[in-house]
Amino acid sequence: MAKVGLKDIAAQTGFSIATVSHALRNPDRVADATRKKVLAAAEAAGYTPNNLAVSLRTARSGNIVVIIPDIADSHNSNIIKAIEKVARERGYSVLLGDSQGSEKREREFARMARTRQADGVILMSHRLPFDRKPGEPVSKLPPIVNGCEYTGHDDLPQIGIDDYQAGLDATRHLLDYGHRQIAVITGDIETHSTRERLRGFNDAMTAAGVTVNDDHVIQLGYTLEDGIAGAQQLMALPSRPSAIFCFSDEIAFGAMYALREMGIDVPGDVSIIGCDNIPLARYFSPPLTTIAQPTAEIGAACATLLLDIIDGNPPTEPRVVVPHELKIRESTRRLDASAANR
Amino acid sequence: MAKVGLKDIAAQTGFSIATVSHALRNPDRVADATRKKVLAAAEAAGYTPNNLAVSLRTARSGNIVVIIPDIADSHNSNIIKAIEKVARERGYSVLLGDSQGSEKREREFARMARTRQADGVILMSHRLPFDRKPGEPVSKLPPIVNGCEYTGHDDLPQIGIDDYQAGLDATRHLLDYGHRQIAVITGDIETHSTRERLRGFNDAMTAAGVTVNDDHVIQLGYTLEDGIAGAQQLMALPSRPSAIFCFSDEIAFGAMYALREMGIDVPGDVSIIGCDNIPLARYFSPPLTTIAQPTAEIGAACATLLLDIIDGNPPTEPRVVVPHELKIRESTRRLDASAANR
DNA sequence: TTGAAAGCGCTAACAC
DNA sequence: GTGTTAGCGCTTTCAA
Repeated sequence: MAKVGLKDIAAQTGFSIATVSHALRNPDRVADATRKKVLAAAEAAGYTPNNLAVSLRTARSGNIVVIIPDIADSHNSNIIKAIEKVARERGYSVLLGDSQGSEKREREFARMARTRQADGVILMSHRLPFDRKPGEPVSKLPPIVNGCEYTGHDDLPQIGIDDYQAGLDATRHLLDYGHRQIAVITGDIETHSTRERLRGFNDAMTAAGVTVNDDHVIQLGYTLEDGIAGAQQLMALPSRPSAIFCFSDEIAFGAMYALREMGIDVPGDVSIIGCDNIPLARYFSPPLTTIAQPTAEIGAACATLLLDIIDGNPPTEPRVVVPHELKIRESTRRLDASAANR
Repeated sequence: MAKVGLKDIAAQTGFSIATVSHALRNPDRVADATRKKVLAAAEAAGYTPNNLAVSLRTARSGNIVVIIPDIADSHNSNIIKAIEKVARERGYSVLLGDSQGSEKREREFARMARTRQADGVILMSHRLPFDRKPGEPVSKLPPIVNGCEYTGHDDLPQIGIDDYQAGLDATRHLLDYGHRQIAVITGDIETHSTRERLRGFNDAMTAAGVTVNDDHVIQLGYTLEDGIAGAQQLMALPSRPSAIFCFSDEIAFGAMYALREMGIDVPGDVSIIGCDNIPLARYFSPPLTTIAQPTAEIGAACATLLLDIIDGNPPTEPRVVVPHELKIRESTRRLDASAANR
C-alpha cells in the first residue's frame, strides 16, 4: 500500500498537480490527450484520492451518522437498511451509532456532525443530542432529521407514523373483537411515540365506554424481556385482561412466550397485538396481529430529507407522516358473546 | 454553528495556535495558567476540533468499517453491537457497511480503508474485497480482520467457531436422539462456514453408519424464506426426514413455520436444530435447539484484533477459535425405539 | 489548456 | 513554556 497521491501521478505524467486534479474531477477542463494520459497513469499506479483531504478542502465528509437506540431490534435494522440504500445512491456512507439508549453516547455520536466527520445526523431517539439555545433557528443546528420519535422541537424535520392513530386503531381492533379487559405494555414512557400510543389507547377505551383498569397499564421498555415481565405482572392480577396491546413486536413476543410458559393460550385465553410488524411477526407461532410500520419508507424518507437539507434544500413541511396498517393475524381472537363481559 | 477553530480561540486568548493546540492535547506541555485560560475560552466558544483536519494530519481517521452481509440478521447485529462497544472504548467509531451480499458493495466499502476514511476493516464475508497480488504480504494490505467466515487467505486474522465441529455436534445430537433420516438446509454453499458444517454433517453421518440421502441436502441461503422453501421441498419428498439440521436460526424459524402450516408438528413429527442461537431462539415456539455462537466474544475479538493491528501489534496467531455450544431445547425430540428405523 | 499558489484546520518538530 | 514554521493531500481561484 504505497500511498500514491496526486503528486506522484503528476510527477509520472509530467503535468502539474492542478492539472491532474482537473483531469480526474473536471474532465472537460483539460485536453483530451492529457486526460487520457492522466487517467491511464492513475489507473496503473492504483491511485485513490485521500478522502480526508478532499473533505477537509470541500468541507463535506460524505458521511451521515444514524443514532439508533438498539441496532439489534429488527425494526430498527430494517430502517437502517433503507437509510443505507438511499445514502449510498447519493454518494454518502452511513456511520452507525448504536447508543443503547444512553444519552451520553447519543451526544458523542452527534458530535461527529460538529467535528465535520459527518455532514448530518438521523436521530431515532426522543431527545436532541446537543444543546439548543432558546430561539436558536434550525438552520444554525447541524443538519438533522428525527425518525420515528419526536424531540419536542416542532421545527425539526420528523418522519414517522401517526402514533396516536396507531394506538387508536390497535385498541379498536381489540374492542371490535369484543374485548373489554384490555391491558397495555408500553414502551419507554419517556418517548413521545409511547405517550401518543397510550393516549390513543385511552381515548379509544373511553370512546367505547370502557374504563381502563390502572393495573392494566404496564410501563416498561420495548424489549422482549419487558414483554415477559409485563405479561407475568398482568397474569398475577386478580382481574386478568383478555387482551394485551404491546407497544412493540418484541414485547409481544416476550408476552406470548411468558403466557405459553404459564400455560395460557394465545389467542384462546388472551389476545395479543403488537406494533411494528417486524419480519418475524408473521412467522411467529401464532402469527402476530400487529400495527405495521413501513420501515423501508421511513428509512428512505429520513435519508432523503437529511440529504436534501445537507444539499441546501430544507423541506417546506417538516413533518412527514407515513401510513401504518393493522395486520390482523392469529394472535387476536374474537370473544364469544358468552365470554364477553359487556 | 459559527465554526470556531483553533485560530479563533488563539486570537481570543492571545496565545499562538500551537500553544492552544498543546493546551488541548498535551496539557503537560503548557503552563497551568495557560491551559486554564485556553480551556475556558474553548469551552465558552464551544470549540470542537475539526477531526478531518486532525485525521489528515495524523493519518488516522478513528473509524473502522465493518462489512456485513445483512445487518437485519440478529446474529450479525449482535456481533456489530460488540464491535461497536470495543471500538468505542478504544476511541474508534464504526462505519457500517451492509453489503447485502453484493461483492461490488463489499469492495466499495473496503475502498474506505484505502481512501483513509477508515483505518481498517472487519470483514464478515467470505471473499476479500480487494485484489491481492500473489505473494503480497498481509502487512501490505489495509488492516483487516475476517469474522465468522474464511476468505481462503490463511494469513489473514480470522475469528470464528469451529464450523466443522459445530456440524459434527449438531448432527450427533440428532443421531443421539435416534434420528436416521436427517436432512440439512445449508446456508450459502459458497461460504467456507457452510461447507465446513456440511462436512461435519457428512462425517457424523458416515461415522454413525448412516448414508445421507442426496435429496436431503438442500442448498439455499441463510434466510427465513430459504427455510420455508427448504422445508417445503423436503416434505414433498417420498422419503421425509424425521429431523432437519438448519444452518442458521433464521432458516430454522422458516422451516418451523412452513412445517406448522403443513400441519406437521415440531418436534412431534420432525425435529429441528438451528445454528447461531439468536436471542429469539429460546423464546420461539417451540424453543429452538441450536448451536450457540458467542456473538459478544466474536465481535469483541474482531475489534480488538483489528485495533491491535492498526496500533502496530499484529497477532502472532492469526486464527482465533471461539467456543460454540449445543443448546438443547424443545424443537428436537428423542425418537421412540419403535419409531426409530435402525 | 495548463500551472502557481493559496489555503482547508490542525499537529509536531524545532527554535526561541 | 511558547511561538514559528512546515506541511498532511487536495481543490480552486487566478494568471499565464
